[in-house]
Amino acid sequence: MSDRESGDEQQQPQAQEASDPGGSAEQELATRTLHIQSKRFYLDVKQNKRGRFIKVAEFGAGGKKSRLLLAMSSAAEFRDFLSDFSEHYASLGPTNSETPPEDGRLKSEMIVKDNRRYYLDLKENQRGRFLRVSQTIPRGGPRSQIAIPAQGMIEFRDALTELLEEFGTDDQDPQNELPESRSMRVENKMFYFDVGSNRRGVYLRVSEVRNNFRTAITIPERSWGRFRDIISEFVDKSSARPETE
DNA sequence: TCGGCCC
Repeated sequence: MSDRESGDEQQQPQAQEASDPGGSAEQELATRTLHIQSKRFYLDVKQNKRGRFIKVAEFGAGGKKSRLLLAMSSAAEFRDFLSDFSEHYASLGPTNSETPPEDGRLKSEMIVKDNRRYYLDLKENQRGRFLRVSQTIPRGGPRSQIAIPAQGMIEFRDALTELLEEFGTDDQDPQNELPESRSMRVENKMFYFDVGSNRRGVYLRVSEVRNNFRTAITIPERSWGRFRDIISEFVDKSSARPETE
């Protein structure tokens, strides 16, 4: 499963490789800047060992920053949804009209990719309409989000389209895509298996959920084989042992 | 005009 580095000459220092098992050393391929009302958005195409992605950074008027990471394939879906949202937005009446939605949610979509979920919500508040894009990682992962003023959705889509045309809509290194989540019920417990990655590399998070109780362990990818071997030993011993009541 | 209201 783990890929040994073959002996190809790298101009990158070796030390960086060694201290960077997750492949977070990033190469910036392109960048776009958008000014939408009082906000600035930077769309950066980046690449690391795990593939290619777009980083969206939002700077609010007060210098407040938030960010969102999208694989190229997710960015392509996002781009397509932006067209739908713009169309829907254009069809709406004036703000705060006779039928304001209960929770300010006008239209919602979701993008799922590698155990990450992106929620797209066209919302409305006193300030006006905006597209909330939020990303969640299963079971307690970090959450990041941006808010795009509805008036800027087209501009945002066009910038995204340019980048996708130049750099492609596939994530590169498809073998690096993370496996889907799994779950299983054992008696009164649920076990969840979620694969994630961070700066330190790929890991498997095993969560046990029973009633209100939740515990989890995080297993680095490098040790999965050893876990399997140890569990196999127990399975062998268990099947060799006579049934106990 | 700035601003985005759930763990």
